[in-house]
Amino acid sequence: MTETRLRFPPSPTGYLHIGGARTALYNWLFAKKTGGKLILRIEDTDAERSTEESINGILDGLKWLGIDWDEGPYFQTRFSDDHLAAARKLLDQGNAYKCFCTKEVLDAKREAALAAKQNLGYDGTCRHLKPAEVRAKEEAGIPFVVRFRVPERQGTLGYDDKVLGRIECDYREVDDFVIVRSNGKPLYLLCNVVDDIRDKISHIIRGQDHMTNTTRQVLLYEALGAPLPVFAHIPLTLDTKKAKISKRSHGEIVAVHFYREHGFIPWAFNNFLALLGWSPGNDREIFTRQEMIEAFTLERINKSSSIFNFRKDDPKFFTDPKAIAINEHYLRTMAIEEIGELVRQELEEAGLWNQEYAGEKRQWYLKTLDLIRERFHTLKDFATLGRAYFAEDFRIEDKPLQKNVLKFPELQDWLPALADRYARMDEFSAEEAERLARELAEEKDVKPGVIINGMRTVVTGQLAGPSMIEVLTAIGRDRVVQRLRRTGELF
RNA sequence: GUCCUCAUCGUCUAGUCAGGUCCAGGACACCGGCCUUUCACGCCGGCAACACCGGUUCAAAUCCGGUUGGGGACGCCA
Repeated sequence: MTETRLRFPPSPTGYLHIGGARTALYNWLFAKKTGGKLILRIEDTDAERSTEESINGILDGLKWLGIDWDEGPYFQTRFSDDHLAAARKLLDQGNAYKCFCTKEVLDAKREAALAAKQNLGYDGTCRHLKPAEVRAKEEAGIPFVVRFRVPERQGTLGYDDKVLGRIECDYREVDDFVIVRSNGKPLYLLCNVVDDIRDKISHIIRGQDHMTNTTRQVLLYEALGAPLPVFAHIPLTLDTKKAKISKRSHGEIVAVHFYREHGFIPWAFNNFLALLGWSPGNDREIFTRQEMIEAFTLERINKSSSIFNFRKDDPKFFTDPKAIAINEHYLRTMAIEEIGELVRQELEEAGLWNQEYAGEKRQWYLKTLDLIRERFHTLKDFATLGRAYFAEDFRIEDKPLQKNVLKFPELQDWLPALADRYARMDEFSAEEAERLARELAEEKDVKPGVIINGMRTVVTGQLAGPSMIEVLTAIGRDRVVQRLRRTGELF
Protein backbone atom coordinates (compact mmCIF):
# COMPACT_ATOMS: atom_id res chain seq x y z
CA MET A 1 0.00 0.00 0.00
CA THR A 2 1.29 3.43 -0.84
CA GLU A 3 1.88 6.01 1.82
CA THR A 4 -1.12 7.90 3.12
CA ARG A 5 -0.74 11.63 2.79
CA LEU A 6 -3.02 13.99 4.66
CA ARG A 7 -3.17 17.72 4.71
CA PHE A 8 -4.48 20.52 6.83
CA PRO A 9 -5.03 23.64 4.72
CA PRO A 10 -6.17 26.58 6.83
CA SER A 11 -6.83 29.93 5.27
CA PRO A 12 -5.04 32.55 7.34
CA THR A 13 -7.98 34.86 7.82
CA GLY A 14 -8.25 34.61 11.57
CA TYR A 15 -7.17 32.59 14.55
CA LEU A 16 -7.40 28.83 14.75
CA HIS A 17 -10.83 27.90 16.04
CA ILE A 18 -12.06 24.67 17.53
CA GLY A 19 -13.64 23.45 14.32
CA GLY A 20 -10.39 23.85 12.45
CA ALA A 21 -8.45 22.35 15.31
CA ARG A 22 -10.65 19.29 15.31
CA THR A 23 -10.22 18.90 11.56
CA ALA A 24 -6.47 19.15 12.02
CA LEU A 25 -6.63 16.63 14.84
CA TYR A 26 -8.55 14.07 12.78
CA ASN A 27 -6.11 14.44 9.91
CA TRP A 28 -3.20 14.12 12.30
CA LEU A 29 -4.67 11.06 14.00
CA PHE A 30 -5.28 9.34 10.70
CA ALA A 31 -1.82 10.16 9.40
CA LYS A 32 -0.25 8.78 12.57
CA LYS A 33 -2.43 5.72 12.58
CA THR A 34 -1.58 4.81 9.02
CA GLY A 35 2.07 5.72 9.31
CA GLY A 36 1.55 8.46 6.76
CA LYS A 37 2.40 12.11 6.55
CA LEU A 38 0.58 15.29 7.42
CA ILE A 39 1.16 18.30 5.21
CA LEU A 40 0.45 21.80 6.44
CA ARG A 41 -0.54 24.13 3.66
CA ILE A 42 -1.47 27.74 4.20
CA GLU A 43 -4.15 28.65 1.67
CA ASP A 44 -3.42 32.32 1.32
CA THR A 45 -4.83 33.00 -2.12
CA ASP A 46 -7.26 35.50 -0.69
CA ALA A 47 -4.73 38.31 -0.56
CA GLU A 48 -7.15 40.78 0.91
CA ARG A 49 -7.98 38.80 4.00
CA SER A 50 -4.81 36.82 4.65
CA THR A 51 -2.56 38.15 7.38
CA GLU A 52 0.82 37.31 8.82
CA GLU A 53 -0.61 37.53 12.30
CA SER A 54 -3.17 34.92 11.48
CA ILE A 55 -0.55 32.54 10.09
CA ASN A 56 1.41 32.80 13.32
CA GLY A 57 -1.73 32.33 15.35
CA ILE A 58 -2.59 29.12 13.53
CA LEU A 59 0.93 27.77 13.86
CA ASP A 60 1.00 28.60 17.56
CA GLY A 61 -2.36 26.95 18.07
CA LEU A 62 -1.27 23.74 16.38
CA LYS A 63 1.98 23.69 18.31
CA TRP A 64 0.19 24.18 21.59
CA LEU A 65 -2.16 21.31 20.78
CA GLY A 66 0.81 19.16 19.89
CA ILE A 67 -0.39 18.58 16.36
CA ASP A 68 2.83 18.37 14.40
CA TRP A 69 3.22 18.11 10.65
CA ASP A 70 5.70 16.36 8.41
CA GLU A 71 5.85 18.79 5.51
CA GLY A 72 5.30 22.48 5.19
CA PRO A 73 4.03 24.91 5.93
CA TYR A 74 3.66 25.39 2.22
CA PHE A 75 2.12 28.60 0.98
CA GLN A 76 -0.44 28.27 -1.74
CA THR A 77 0.45 31.56 -3.41
CA ARG A 78 3.95 30.21 -4.14
CA PHE A 79 2.41 27.71 -6.49
CA SER A 80 0.34 30.01 -8.64
CA ASP A 81 2.32 28.88 -11.71
CA ASP A 82 0.97 25.37 -11.14
CA HIS A 83 -2.54 26.66 -10.74
CA LEU A 84 -2.42 28.79 -13.87
CA ALA A 85 -0.87 26.00 -15.89
CA ALA A 86 -3.78 23.80 -14.87
CA ALA A 87 -6.23 26.53 -15.85
CA ARG A 88 -4.46 26.84 -19.20
CA LYS A 89 -4.73 23.11 -19.70
CA LEU A 90 -8.43 23.10 -18.92
CA LEU A 91 -8.97 25.99 -21.29
CA ASP A 92 -7.02 24.21 -24.04
CA GLN A 93 -8.90 20.99 -23.49
CA GLY A 94 -12.21 22.78 -23.71
CA ASN A 95 -12.96 22.02 -20.05
CA ALA A 96 -13.07 25.71 -19.28
CA TYR A 97 -14.04 28.91 -21.01
CA LYS A 98 -13.66 32.63 -20.68
CA CYS A 99 -16.59 34.41 -19.15
CA PHE A 100 -17.06 38.12 -19.68
CA CYS A 101 -19.99 38.64 -17.35
CA THR A 102 -19.20 41.40 -14.90
CA LYS A 103 -19.41 40.99 -11.18
CA GLU A 104 -22.04 43.70 -11.03
CA VAL A 105 -24.31 41.92 -13.47
CA LEU A 106 -23.89 38.59 -11.71
CA ASP A 107 -24.53 40.12 -8.32
CA ALA A 108 -27.67 41.74 -9.62
CA LYS A 109 -28.88 38.48 -11.11
CA ARG A 110 -28.17 36.63 -7.91
CA GLU A 111 -30.02 39.18 -5.87
CA ALA A 112 -32.98 39.10 -8.19
CA ALA A 113 -33.06 35.32 -8.06
CA LEU A 114 -32.91 35.39 -4.30
CA ALA A 115 -35.77 37.86 -4.13
CA ALA A 116 -37.85 35.87 -6.58
CA LYS A 117 -36.95 32.63 -4.76
CA GLN A 118 -35.46 31.30 -7.93
CA ASN A 119 -32.39 29.25 -8.55
CA LEU A 120 -29.21 31.03 -7.66
CA GLY A 121 -26.60 29.52 -9.96
CA TYR A 122 -24.74 30.93 -12.95
CA ASP A 123 -26.97 31.03 -16.02
CA GLY A 124 -24.29 30.09 -18.55
CA THR A 125 -24.39 33.31 -20.54
CA CYS A 126 -20.82 32.98 -21.82
CA ARG A 127 -20.72 29.23 -22.07
CA HIS A 128 -21.70 29.11 -25.72
CA LEU A 129 -19.82 32.12 -26.99
CA LYS A 130 -18.31 31.45 -30.42
CA PRO A 131 -14.50 31.72 -30.79
CA ALA A 132 -14.92 34.87 -32.85
CA GLU A 133 -17.07 36.47 -30.16
CA VAL A 134 -14.54 35.59 -27.50
CA ARG A 135 -11.75 37.06 -29.59
CA ALA A 136 -13.71 40.24 -30.20
CA LYS A 137 -14.39 40.75 -26.51
CA GLU A 138 -10.78 40.06 -25.64
CA GLU A 139 -9.59 42.53 -28.22
CA ALA A 140 -12.01 45.07 -26.87
CA GLY A 141 -10.21 44.66 -23.58
CA ILE A 142 -13.19 43.34 -21.65
CA PRO A 143 -11.95 41.57 -18.53
CA PHE A 144 -12.88 37.93 -18.10
CA VAL A 145 -12.81 35.13 -15.58
CA VAL A 146 -12.17 31.51 -16.42
CA ARG A 147 -15.06 29.17 -15.74
CA PHE A 148 -15.06 25.42 -15.60
CA ARG A 149 -17.36 23.87 -18.17
CA VAL A 150 -19.45 21.27 -16.39
CA PRO A 151 -19.93 18.36 -18.79
CA GLU A 152 -23.34 18.00 -20.35
CA ARG A 153 -24.12 14.53 -19.21
CA GLN A 154 -27.16 12.65 -18.12
CA GLY A 155 -27.33 11.21 -14.68
CA THR A 156 -25.29 11.89 -11.62
CA LEU A 157 -21.76 12.43 -10.51
CA GLY A 158 -20.51 11.63 -7.07
CA TYR A 159 -17.97 10.08 -4.80
CA ASP A 160 -17.74 7.60 -1.98
CA ASP A 161 -17.42 9.33 1.34
CA LYS A 162 -15.83 7.45 4.22
CA VAL A 163 -18.20 9.04 6.70
CA LEU A 164 -21.40 9.58 4.75
CA GLY A 165 -21.28 6.83 2.16
CA ARG A 166 -22.10 7.42 -1.49
CA ILE A 167 -22.81 11.06 -2.32
CA GLU A 168 -24.44 11.79 -5.63
CA CYS A 169 -25.64 14.84 -7.43
CA ASP A 170 -27.23 15.44 -10.79
CA TYR A 171 -24.91 16.99 -13.39
CA ARG A 172 -27.55 19.58 -14.10
CA GLU A 173 -27.34 20.83 -10.54
CA VAL A 174 -23.72 21.85 -10.90
CA ASP A 175 -23.17 25.34 -12.28
CA ASP A 176 -20.12 26.40 -14.21
CA PHE A 177 -17.84 27.75 -11.55
CA VAL A 178 -15.03 30.28 -11.68
CA ILE A 179 -11.49 28.98 -11.42
CA VAL A 180 -9.51 32.13 -12.30
CA ARG A 181 -10.40 35.67 -11.31
CA SER A 182 -10.49 38.53 -13.77
CA ASN A 183 -7.23 39.78 -12.26
CA GLY A 184 -5.62 36.54 -13.30
CA LYS A 185 -5.45 35.04 -9.80
CA PRO A 186 -6.60 31.44 -9.45
CA LEU A 187 -9.36 30.52 -7.02
CA TYR A 188 -9.71 28.05 -4.20
CA LEU A 189 -11.60 25.30 -6.03
CA LEU A 190 -8.79 24.98 -8.56
CA CYS A 191 -5.77 25.73 -6.34
CA ASN A 192 -6.89 23.27 -3.77
CA VAL A 193 -7.17 20.42 -6.25
CA VAL A 194 -3.95 21.25 -8.07
CA ASP A 195 -2.08 21.35 -4.77
CA ASP A 196 -3.60 18.15 -3.54
CA ILE A 197 -2.63 16.42 -6.76
CA ARG A 198 0.93 17.78 -6.60
CA ASP A 199 1.25 16.93 -2.91
CA LYS A 200 -0.08 13.44 -3.66
CA ILE A 201 -2.78 13.76 -1.03
CA SER A 202 -4.44 10.39 -0.56
CA HIS A 203 -7.13 11.29 1.99
CA ILE A 204 -9.05 14.50 2.40
CA ILE A 205 -10.67 14.91 5.80
CA ARG A 206 -12.59 18.17 5.99
CA GLY A 207 -15.88 19.61 7.20
CA GLN A 208 -19.25 18.84 5.70
CA ASP A 209 -19.51 22.45 4.63
CA HIS A 210 -17.18 21.42 1.79
CA MET A 211 -19.51 18.82 0.35
CA THR A 212 -20.70 20.88 -2.57
CA ASN A 213 -17.11 21.90 -3.25
CA THR A 214 -16.16 18.26 -3.41
CA THR A 215 -18.82 17.56 -5.98
CA ARG A 216 -17.32 20.21 -8.22
CA GLN A 217 -13.76 19.25 -7.46
CA VAL A 218 -14.47 15.69 -8.53
CA LEU A 219 -14.95 17.13 -12.02
CA LEU A 220 -11.65 18.95 -11.75
CA TYR A 221 -9.80 15.76 -10.85
CA GLU A 222 -11.34 14.07 -13.85
CA ALA A 223 -10.52 16.90 -16.24
CA LEU A 224 -6.98 17.07 -14.92
CA GLY A 225 -6.59 13.34 -15.33
CA ALA A 226 -5.82 12.65 -11.69
CA PRO A 227 -7.15 9.87 -9.48
CA LEU A 228 -9.64 10.81 -6.81
CA PRO A 229 -8.43 10.82 -3.22
CA VAL A 230 -10.51 9.30 -0.44
CA PHE A 231 -12.94 11.83 1.00
CA ALA A 232 -14.21 11.98 4.56
CA HIS A 233 -16.54 14.83 5.40
CA ILE A 234 -16.71 15.30 9.11
CA PRO A 235 -19.71 16.78 10.91
CA LEU A 236 -19.75 20.42 11.79
CA THR A 237 -19.75 21.81 15.28
CA LEU A 238 -22.67 24.07 16.01
CA ASP A 239 -23.49 26.43 18.82
CA THR A 240 -26.35 25.89 21.24
CA LYS A 241 -28.69 27.53 18.77
CA LYS A 242 -27.51 25.07 16.15
CA ALA A 243 -25.73 27.65 14.07
CA LYS A 244 -22.33 26.92 12.64
CA ILE A 245 -19.69 28.23 14.98
CA SER A 246 -17.58 30.98 13.60
CA LYS A 247 -14.93 33.39 14.73
CA ARG A 248 -17.12 36.26 13.74
CA SER A 249 -20.21 35.47 15.71
CA HIS A 250 -18.70 33.66 18.69
CA GLY A 251 -15.38 35.34 19.25
CA GLU A 252 -12.82 34.14 21.74
CA ILE A 253 -14.77 31.25 23.17
CA VAL A 254 -14.23 29.23 19.99
CA ALA A 255 -10.58 30.17 19.62
CA VAL A 256 -7.92 27.64 20.48
CA HIS A 257 -5.81 30.29 22.19
CA PHE A 258 -8.67 30.94 24.58
CA TYR A 259 -8.19 27.45 26.01
CA ARG A 260 -4.47 27.88 26.30
CA GLU A 261 -5.02 31.14 28.14
CA HIS A 262 -7.57 29.57 30.44
CA GLY A 263 -5.29 26.86 31.68
CA PHE A 264 -6.34 23.86 29.67
CA ILE A 265 -3.98 20.93 29.35
CA PRO A 266 -3.27 20.59 25.63
CA TRP A 267 -3.92 16.90 25.30
CA ALA A 268 -7.03 17.12 27.45
CA PHE A 269 -8.42 19.62 24.99
CA ASN A 270 -7.58 17.36 22.07
CA ASN A 271 -9.30 14.53 23.88
CA PHE A 272 -12.43 16.64 24.23
CA LEU A 273 -12.30 17.76 20.61
CA ALA A 274 -11.90 14.21 19.34
CA LEU A 275 -15.05 13.15 21.14
CA LEU A 276 -17.03 15.89 19.44
CA GLY A 277 -17.93 13.84 16.41
CA TRP A 278 -16.04 10.62 16.94
CA SER A 279 -16.25 7.76 19.37
CA PRO A 280 -14.36 4.50 19.64
CA GLY A 281 -17.53 2.41 19.70
CA ASN A 282 -17.37 1.56 23.36
CA ASP A 283 -17.64 3.54 26.58
CA ARG A 284 -14.06 4.68 26.56
CA GLU A 285 -13.60 8.43 26.75
CA ILE A 286 -10.11 9.07 28.02
CA PHE A 287 -7.22 8.21 25.76
CA THR A 288 -3.52 8.83 25.72
CA ARG A 289 -2.16 10.04 22.42
CA GLN A 290 -1.02 6.59 21.46
CA GLU A 291 -4.28 4.99 22.50
CA MET A 292 -6.29 7.44 20.47
CA ILE A 293 -4.11 7.01 17.42
CA GLU A 294 -4.71 3.29 17.64
CA ALA A 295 -8.45 3.59 18.24
CA PHE A 296 -9.13 6.22 15.58
CA THR A 297 -10.86 5.24 12.36
CA LEU A 298 -12.63 7.25 9.69
CA GLU A 299 -15.56 4.86 9.79
CA ARG A 300 -16.32 5.74 13.38
CA ILE A 301 -16.70 9.43 12.74
CA ASN A 302 -20.29 10.53 13.30
CA LYS A 303 -22.58 11.61 10.53
CA SER A 304 -24.54 14.20 12.42
CA SER A 305 -23.23 17.51 13.59
CA SER A 306 -22.59 18.12 17.25
CA ILE A 307 -23.21 21.05 19.50
CA PHE A 308 -20.43 22.81 21.32
CA ASN A 309 -22.29 23.33 24.52
CA PHE A 310 -20.88 26.54 25.93
CA ARG A 311 -23.21 28.81 27.78
CA LYS A 312 -22.51 32.42 27.60
CA ASP A 313 -22.06 34.16 30.93
CA ASP A 314 -22.30 30.98 32.94
CA PRO A 315 -20.34 31.71 36.12
CA LYS A 316 -19.53 28.08 36.79
CA PHE A 317 -18.84 26.75 33.32
CA PHE A 318 -17.01 29.23 31.17
CA THR A 319 -17.08 26.73 28.31
CA ASP A 320 -18.51 23.30 27.48
CA PRO A 321 -18.84 21.48 30.82
CA LYS A 322 -17.54 18.31 29.30
CA ALA A 323 -14.38 20.04 28.18
CA ILE A 324 -13.82 21.21 31.73
CA ALA A 325 -14.61 17.78 33.14
CA ILE A 326 -12.05 16.16 30.86
CA ASN A 327 -9.50 18.78 31.77
CA GLU A 328 -10.14 18.12 35.45
CA HIS A 329 -9.71 14.44 34.90
CA TYR A 330 -6.27 14.96 33.41
CA LEU A 331 -5.41 17.48 36.09
CA ARG A 332 -5.99 14.85 38.78
CA THR A 333 -4.65 11.78 37.10
CA MET A 334 -1.62 12.83 35.10
CA ALA A 335 1.79 12.03 36.51
CA ILE A 336 2.56 14.74 39.03
CA GLU A 337 5.88 15.45 37.34
CA GLU A 338 4.05 16.37 34.14
CA ILE A 339 1.66 18.57 36.05
CA GLY A 340 4.70 20.10 37.68
CA GLU A 341 6.00 21.21 34.30
CA LEU A 342 2.68 22.69 33.21
CA VAL A 343 2.16 24.49 36.48
CA ARG A 344 5.68 25.82 36.32
CA GLN A 345 4.71 27.81 33.25
CA GLU A 346 1.70 29.20 35.04
CA LEU A 347 3.72 30.19 38.07
CA GLU A 348 6.37 31.78 35.91
CA GLU A 349 3.77 33.84 34.13
CA ALA A 350 2.30 34.90 37.44
CA GLY A 351 5.73 35.74 38.83
CA LEU A 352 5.40 33.05 41.48
CA TRP A 353 8.03 30.64 40.26
CA ASN A 354 10.98 29.91 42.49
CA GLN A 355 13.96 28.18 40.96
CA GLU A 356 14.26 26.03 44.08
CA TYR A 357 11.04 24.27 43.06
CA ALA A 358 13.11 22.58 40.40
CA GLY A 359 15.94 21.88 42.82
CA GLU A 360 15.98 21.32 46.55
CA LYS A 361 12.31 22.12 46.99
CA ARG A 362 11.17 19.88 44.16
CA GLN A 363 9.74 17.25 46.47
CA TRP A 364 7.81 19.87 48.38
CA TYR A 365 6.65 21.44 45.11
CA LEU A 366 5.31 18.23 43.65
CA LYS A 367 3.76 17.11 46.90
CA THR A 368 1.99 20.43 47.28
CA LEU A 369 0.65 20.32 43.74
CA ASP A 370 -0.58 16.84 44.36
CA LEU A 371 -2.31 18.05 47.50
CA ILE A 372 -4.13 20.96 45.95
CA ARG A 373 -4.88 19.70 42.44
CA GLU A 374 -7.87 17.65 43.61
CA ARG A 375 -10.25 20.55 43.62
CA PHE A 376 -8.88 22.63 40.77
CA HIS A 377 -10.39 22.93 37.31
CA THR A 378 -7.60 24.41 35.24
CA LEU A 379 -3.90 25.12 35.38
CA LYS A 380 -4.74 28.72 36.13
CA ASP A 381 -6.12 27.80 39.54
CA PHE A 382 -2.66 26.98 40.88
CA ALA A 383 -1.64 30.60 40.55
CA THR A 384 -4.95 32.05 41.71
CA LEU A 385 -6.80 29.82 44.17
CA GLY A 386 -3.50 28.23 45.17
CA ARG A 387 -1.52 31.43 45.46
CA ALA A 388 -1.12 31.15 49.25
CA TYR A 389 1.10 28.12 48.80
CA PHE A 390 3.60 30.04 46.71
CA ALA A 391 3.45 33.62 47.89
CA GLU A 392 2.61 35.91 50.77
CA ASP A 393 0.56 38.39 48.82
CA PHE A 394 -2.47 36.15 48.43
CA ARG A 395 -5.92 37.60 48.76
CA ILE A 396 -8.33 36.53 51.49
CA GLU A 397 -11.63 35.94 49.79
CA ASP A 398 -14.56 37.83 51.13
CA LYS A 399 -16.95 34.97 51.71
CA PRO A 400 -14.73 32.91 54.03
CA LEU A 401 -13.51 36.11 55.65
CA GLN A 402 -17.06 36.95 56.69
CA LYS A 403 -18.13 33.46 57.54
CA ASN A 404 -15.04 32.05 59.24
CA VAL A 405 -13.21 35.03 60.65
CA LEU A 406 -15.15 38.24 61.18
CA LYS A 407 -18.03 36.35 62.71
CA PHE A 408 -15.74 35.33 65.58
CA PRO A 409 -13.88 38.42 66.86
CA GLU A 410 -12.19 36.29 69.53
CA LEU A 411 -10.09 34.73 66.79
CA GLN A 412 -8.02 37.91 66.89
CA ASP A 413 -6.63 36.60 70.15
CA TRP A 414 -7.03 32.89 69.72
CA LEU A 415 -5.19 32.42 66.45
CA PRO A 416 -2.09 34.40 67.49
CA ALA A 417 -2.15 32.40 70.72
CA LEU A 418 -2.21 29.22 68.70
CA ALA A 419 0.64 30.57 66.63
CA ASP A 420 2.68 31.00 69.80
CA ARG A 421 2.05 27.42 70.78
CA TYR A 422 3.11 26.28 67.33
CA ALA A 423 6.24 28.34 67.57
CA ARG A 424 7.14 26.70 70.86
CA MET A 425 6.75 23.13 69.57
CA ASP A 426 10.00 21.17 69.54
CA GLU A 427 9.04 19.52 66.33
CA PHE A 428 6.22 20.68 64.09
CA SER A 429 4.14 17.64 63.25
CA ALA A 430 0.74 17.71 61.64
CA GLU A 431 -0.85 15.48 64.24
CA GLU A 432 0.45 17.54 67.11
CA ALA A 433 -0.58 20.77 65.39
CA GLU A 434 -4.09 19.49 65.00
CA ARG A 435 -4.17 18.32 68.60
CA LEU A 436 -3.17 21.77 69.77
CA ALA A 437 -5.86 23.37 67.66
CA ARG A 438 -8.50 21.10 69.14
CA GLU A 439 -7.14 21.66 72.61
CA LEU A 440 -7.48 25.39 72.15
CA ALA A 441 -11.05 24.96 70.97
CA GLU A 442 -11.82 22.95 74.08
CA GLU A 443 -10.26 25.57 76.34
CA LYS A 444 -12.31 28.31 74.75
CA ASP A 445 -15.37 26.08 74.71
CA VAL A 446 -16.03 26.38 70.98
CA LYS A 447 -16.37 23.81 68.26
CA PRO A 448 -13.05 22.81 66.69
CA GLY A 449 -14.49 23.96 63.38
CA VAL A 450 -14.33 27.56 64.52
CA ILE A 451 -10.59 27.33 65.01
CA ILE A 452 -9.92 25.10 62.03
CA ASN A 453 -12.01 27.01 59.53
CA GLY A 454 -10.72 30.31 60.79
CA MET A 455 -7.21 29.03 60.44
CA ARG A 456 -7.83 27.81 56.90
CA THR A 457 -9.12 31.19 55.90
CA VAL A 458 -6.26 33.08 57.44
CA VAL A 459 -3.61 30.72 56.15
CA THR A 460 -4.90 30.04 52.63
CA GLY A 461 -7.45 32.78 51.94
CA GLN A 462 -9.90 30.18 50.75
CA LEU A 463 -13.24 28.86 51.92
CA ALA A 464 -12.34 25.35 50.93
CA GLY A 465 -9.18 23.39 50.70
CA PRO A 466 -7.41 20.22 51.72
CA SER A 467 -7.69 19.01 55.28
CA MET A 468 -6.10 21.47 57.66
CA ILE A 469 -3.43 19.06 58.81
CA GLU A 470 -2.11 18.70 55.31
CA VAL A 471 -2.29 22.39 54.68
CA LEU A 472 -0.20 23.09 57.75
CA THR A 473 2.63 20.89 56.62
CA ALA A 474 2.43 22.12 53.04
CA ILE A 475 2.63 25.77 54.03
CA GLY A 476 5.13 25.06 56.78
CA ARG A 477 5.38 26.18 60.40
CA ASP A 478 7.07 29.52 59.83
CA ARG A 479 4.57 30.80 57.34
CA VAL A 480 1.61 29.43 59.31
CA VAL A 481 2.78 31.11 62.50
CA GLN A 482 3.43 34.35 60.70
CA ARG A 483 0.01 34.41 59.07
CA LEU A 484 -1.88 33.45 62.22
CA ARG A 485 -0.19 36.21 64.18
CA ARG A 486 -1.50 38.75 61.70
CA THR A 487 -5.12 37.73 62.12
CA GLY A 488 -5.91 41.03 63.79
CA GLU A 489 -5.16 42.94 60.62
CA LEU A 490 -8.23 41.44 59.03
CA PHE A 491 -10.66 43.09 61.37
C1' G B 1 -36.02 28.87 -4.47
C1' U B 2 -32.69 24.52 -5.83
C1' C B 3 -29.38 20.78 -4.45
C1' C B 4 -26.70 17.91 -0.72
C1' U B 5 -27.15 15.94 4.01
C1' C B 6 -28.52 14.58 9.03
C1' A B 7 -32.18 12.85 12.99
C1' U B 8 -31.20 8.19 20.28
C1' C B 9 -31.48 11.52 27.29
C1' G B 10 -30.36 19.03 28.24
C1' U B 11 -25.13 18.05 25.88
C1' C B 12 -21.30 14.33 23.87
C1' U B 13 -22.49 9.51 22.46
C1' A B 14 -23.06 3.38 22.33
C1' G B 15 -26.48 0.37 19.86
C1' U B 16 -28.33 0.97 13.18
C1' C B 17 -24.46 -1.72 8.03
C1' A B 18 -25.27 -8.17 9.55
C1' G B 19 -33.76 -6.78 13.01
C1' G B 20 -34.71 -10.33 18.59
C1' U B 21 -29.66 -10.41 23.99
C1' C B 22 -32.42 -2.67 24.29
C1' C B 23 -39.49 -1.24 28.40
C1' A B 24 -32.19 1.42 25.05
C1' G B 25 -25.89 1.42 27.79
C1' G B 26 -21.88 5.07 29.15
C1' A B 27 -20.05 10.12 30.05
C1' C B 28 -20.95 15.32 31.25
C1' A B 29 -24.57 18.37 33.59
C1' C B 30 -28.42 18.20 37.31
C1' C B 31 -30.72 15.98 42.00
C1' G B 32 -30.16 12.79 46.45
C1' G B 33 -26.99 9.84 49.78
C1' C B 34 -22.22 8.05 51.90
C1' C B 35 -17.38 9.94 53.14
C1' U B 36 -15.49 14.73 55.25
C1' U B 37 -16.42 19.44 61.81
C1' U B 38 -14.45 22.96 55.17
C1' C B 39 -14.72 22.19 50.05
C1' A B 40 -13.60 18.84 46.60
C1' C B 41 -12.17 13.97 45.01
C1' G B 42 -14.13 9.17 45.38
C1' C B 43 -18.18 5.77 45.94
C1' C B 44 -23.60 4.61 45.75
C1' G B 45 -28.36 5.93 43.87
C1' G B 46 -31.83 9.01 40.88
C1' C B 47 -33.76 12.07 36.71
C1' A B 48 -33.66 11.85 31.47
C1' A B 49 -34.01 9.92 24.72
C1' C B 50 -35.16 6.04 19.93
C1' A B 51 -38.80 13.27 15.94
C1' C B 52 -43.66 11.74 13.61
C1' C B 53 -46.77 8.63 10.37
C1' G B 54 -47.16 4.41 7.50
C1' G B 55 -45.06 -0.24 5.46
C1' U B 56 -42.15 -5.04 5.67
C1' U B 57 -41.68 -8.87 9.55
C1' C B 58 -43.45 -13.70 14.31
C1' A B 59 -40.32 -9.45 15.94
C1' A B 60 -38.14 -2.62 14.18
C1' A B 61 -34.11 2.37 17.68
C1' U B 62 -32.25 -0.91 13.79
C1' C B 63 -34.90 -2.28 7.02
C1' C B 64 -38.25 0.64 3.30
C1' G B 65 -41.43 4.99 2.07
C1' G B 66 -43.29 9.60 3.44
C1' U B 67 -43.78 13.84 6.77
C1' U B 68 -41.63 17.20 9.99
C1' G B 69 -37.46 19.36 11.95
C1' G B 70 -32.12 20.63 11.90
C1' G B 71 -27.59 21.69 9.26
C1' G B 72 -24.71 22.82 4.92
C1' A B 73 -23.98 24.75 -0.01
C1' C B 74 -25.54 27.77 -4.06
C1' G B 75 -19.08 34.03 -4.12
C1' C B 76 -14.21 36.93 -9.16
C1' C B 77 -14.09 33.78 -0.05
C1' A B 78 -11.56 29.57 1.65
